[in-house]
Order: sequence, then C-alpha cells, then structure tokens
Amino acid sequence: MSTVAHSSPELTRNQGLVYDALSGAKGPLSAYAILDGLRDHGIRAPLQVYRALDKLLEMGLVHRLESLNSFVACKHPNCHTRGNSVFAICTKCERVSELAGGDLGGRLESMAAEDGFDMVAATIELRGVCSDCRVTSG
Amino acid sequence: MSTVAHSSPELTRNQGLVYDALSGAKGPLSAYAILDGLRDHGIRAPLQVYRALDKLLEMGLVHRLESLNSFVACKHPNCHTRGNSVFAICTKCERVSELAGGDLGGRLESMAAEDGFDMVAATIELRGVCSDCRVTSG
DNA sequence: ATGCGTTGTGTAACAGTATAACATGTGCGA
DNA sequence: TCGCACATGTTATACTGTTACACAACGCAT
Repeated sequence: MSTVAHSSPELTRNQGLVYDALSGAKGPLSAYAILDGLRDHGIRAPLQVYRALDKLLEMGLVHRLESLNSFVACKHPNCHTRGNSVFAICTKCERVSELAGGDLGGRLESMAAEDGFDMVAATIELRGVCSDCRVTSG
Repeated sequence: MSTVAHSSPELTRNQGLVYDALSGAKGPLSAYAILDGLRDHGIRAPLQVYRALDKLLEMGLVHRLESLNSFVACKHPNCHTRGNSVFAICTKCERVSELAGGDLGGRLESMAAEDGFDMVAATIELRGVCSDCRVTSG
C-alpha cells in the first residue's frame, strides 16, 4: 500500500491515497475504514476522505454502495457507466462484484420515461449469495 | 394525524404510529423525522422507531430508500414485491414514486445467475427529474 | 394459576456516517 | 502583485443506527 500507482490522470495527493486504498482492498470500504487505513499517510479527519471521495465519484473512478454506506474502486479502466452499474453483494462473504449491466440502463430509462420521469442515474444493488459461498455452505 | 387508521392486520401501537406517519407524509421520511413527528404520541427514542420500521419492512408495508436513508409507505395494498420495487427519486422536488417494475426483477435475477449469483433481493433507485419539475423548470 | 417463552416496549448510552464553518496554502493568470 | 480557484487542515457538530439492559403483556402448556 505504500507504493503508490495512480491509474489515472492527475489525482491530488489525498485523492490518490484514497483511490489506492480502495483499489488495494478486497471489498468495499467505509469512509472511516479508509480514514483508519490512511492515518499514517497524514489523513486525520473524515472530511479529507469525503472530499477525495466526492471527486473520485465525479470522475467515475469510484462507486458508492448505498446499501452498505461504503465505496469501491471501479474495475473498468476509465469507467463511464457512472450511476448505472449493477452490484451484486454477497450477504455471506460481504464481497461485491460489479456485473456487466448490459442494456439495463436503457431499459430503466425507458421504463421511467413512460411515467414522465427523466432518469439521470440509477442505483442498482443486488443482495444474495455468490457462487463461492453457495458451494461452501451446501 | 391523530385519527389513526391502520390499513393492515394487527399492527402494534408503535408500528401503527410509524406506519400512519409514513402514510400521511408527502414524501419519504427519515427515522428521526418520524421520531420528531411522534413525540407527542409517546415515541421518545430512536429505537422505538427503528424497531417498528423493521417489522413494517418485514411485512412489506414500508420500503427503505437506501440512497436517502429514509422510508416510504408502500402504495400497493399488501405489497409483496419486497426487495424488488423500482423507485424514481426526483432531485428537484425530492418526491418519490414507485414504478411498476414489470419483469425487471426476473431479468436482474437471470443476469445475476449468469455470474453464479443467487439473487434474493434488489435495490433499484433512479434519480432524475419528474414530469412536474421538468415542466416547471424548463 | 403458575410458570415460562416470546414479543413488544422503555431508556440510556454509544457507535458509525456525514457535513458545516472557518482558516490556511498553493498555483496561475490578469 | 493581486485576486481567484482549488486543494487542504482542523474543530465541532449533525444525522443515522445499534448495543445493552430492564420491564410489561400475552399465549400456552403444565
């Protein structure tokens, strides 16, 4: 975690630290988990983390998992599915995978349009059991 | 708000109060907003609200909006689309409508199954601008 | 009716998540 | 140099949710 490797153009120091923390993590991290992990790097206050996260979210480098109050680095290099990803959250191992949404965004958009709703972004989070855990538990 | 009318079989006192508060509200309410609204009815602590909400969520009478940390009463009498509703959240007027999901749950389930993920519930929350606000502002 | 488990309730304290307000620093163009 | 935009640092506070413990009400088997 000390060898920094920004996979992106021009992140600031704090943004880079936060992004690297998320990239290196096995699963989603809460803002305060990030904070704890970065105390040795000069990050001392929640706001430092939240500000970095805001920018990273804007850039599409990071996604927010609303149902977990936590964050993950986007796997897709230069992801621009901002606000359209589908996350599968395993309730056993807590791991999260980002599914290929396919046409889903479009379908939702037209479904919403039928009700006169002009969709800008979608939060889609599935809960269930991943293949690993299904095997393990029986 | 003082004339109580449980629209459901056998809610306890607190559950009824919380359900009525949500039913009567124009939009989603946070747990603490519910708490504030019910102080005159003997509700004094967050836990009283959260416990009632837990039961109401189980019964499918109430839905949780993850991206707003708040709750709405389900419009469908005896809704059993538990964990499968589609919510459209207007970012201008903050109002929320529950869309008819159609086959969406099934599609998500099979999409997830392709990745070996056994889906149990889905959170789907759209952000955008409702028809009223689009007219008003544009 | 007594005993006992289950469920709902009441209260206080606390843990976790997020933002407001204010001050400082740094780079860059007019 | 001045002023602006942006990133940063710090403190305090607000909002959201849970733990732990105690008590009350009900059903039900004995």
